[in-house]
Amino acid sequence: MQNKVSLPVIKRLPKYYRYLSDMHKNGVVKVSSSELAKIMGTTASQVRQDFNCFGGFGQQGIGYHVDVLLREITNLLFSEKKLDTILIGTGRLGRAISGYLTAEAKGYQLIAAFDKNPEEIGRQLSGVDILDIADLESFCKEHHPEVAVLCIPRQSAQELAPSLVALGIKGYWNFSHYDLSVVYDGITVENVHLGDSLISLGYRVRNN
Amino acid sequence: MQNKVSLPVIKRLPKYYRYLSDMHKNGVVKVSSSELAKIMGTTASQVRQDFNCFGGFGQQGIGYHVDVLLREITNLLFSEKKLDTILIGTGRLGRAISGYLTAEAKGYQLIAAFDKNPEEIGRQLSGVDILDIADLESFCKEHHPEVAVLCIPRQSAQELAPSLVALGIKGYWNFSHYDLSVVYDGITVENVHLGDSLISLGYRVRNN
DNA sequence: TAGATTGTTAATCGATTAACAATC
DNA sequence: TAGATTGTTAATCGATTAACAATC
Repeated sequence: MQNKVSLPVIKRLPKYYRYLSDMHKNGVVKVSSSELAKIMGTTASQVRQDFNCFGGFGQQGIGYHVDVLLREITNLLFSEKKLDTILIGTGRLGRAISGYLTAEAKGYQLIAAFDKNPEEIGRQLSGVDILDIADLESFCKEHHPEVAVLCIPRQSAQELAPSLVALGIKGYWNFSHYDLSVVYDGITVENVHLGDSLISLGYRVRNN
Repeated sequence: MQNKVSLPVIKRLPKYYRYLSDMHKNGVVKVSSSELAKIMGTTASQVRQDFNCFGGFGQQGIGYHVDVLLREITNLLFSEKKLDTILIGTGRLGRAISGYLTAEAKGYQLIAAFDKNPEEIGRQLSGVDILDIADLESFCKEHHPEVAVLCIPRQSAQELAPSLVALGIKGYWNFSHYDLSVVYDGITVENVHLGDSLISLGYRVRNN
């Protein structure tokens, strides 16, 4: 029936994937929408709607086969081909994130890091070279990275964004406070605004 | 007129705060809802609705005074009193996040870190002691932290959650993949699921 | 006064939830 | 067959956007 997979659904998919992986590991064979809903903190209706977005493969009266569902979601979320990725900014956050990316993230291949600080350039980070940001253009023209991880201040991100977009980078894991998606079309931006997240937490802790 | 400040509004407040701070620094005196909307990537309607949630202080025909607006939002988001905060998990991510929290985050005071690894216990991190997680209860009963930063695996978070909640910790900056808000009421959880974020980015890069 | 822009109500849109026939 | 649970349509809900009178 293939409804459109809306953004809220996409955001829930990794969570389904995680819980279904667990069940699969623990030998659970079937699961109902209401069981999943309870673990996920949502409703059975939503679970069924979500799964119907990418094709119904439950069995009426029975539920869903964990392995079928897991296979479908895995196919949807992951691909054989890893996304070539560059890291921009090798400060404290950049270093931590590069470690996370290489150690824990499926589907991404870090191929280079960039910084403007001469002390950083030439060193290694998570198994790749730290290059001069001035060489970004020549590097991209040769290696065509698909994703950039931005661990730089807002000002730098704003300055760099036009080149990055022009060089054909389509996906951005954005830790800077400059939101590219406001300005550029046709790119995919996943924002992780740690500062905003903390501010909003503080507000809610104080006012709840 | 004080409408309810809904979650989407709260999530936008830090962004308003950031842009208004900038304008204030640059000597901009007044701003209209449509100017702000353009920078924020939203509509003038939404900007006006948002500001009316916490009391209208624009001037019809004129716009908003940057300093008035900034002062109001600052009052709303920040407080004299910092939130006493503990960090749980001093692995790579925990170390990076503790640095971020102490160096860049207003409004939070890190008062201790916890780990279960004997090699970590007794060392220092971002100016605080790393304590044995076994001492969590006695520490909390003495110091009453308000916020916990969870940089531990899902399993550990799930095991620890009942104690944390019972010890009265109200706010959670949650980097683990265990979502406390599904299970516990009356707490505030700000989830930062880096893994999910990457998976969803990958999906969208491939399918856009 | 005329132009601009707010505050606020009404309309629209999209996502979530409820309901129920189909069917295992 | 009876009970359970899906797939799917309809109803609800909440957030966003549009519209416009009020007013600077």
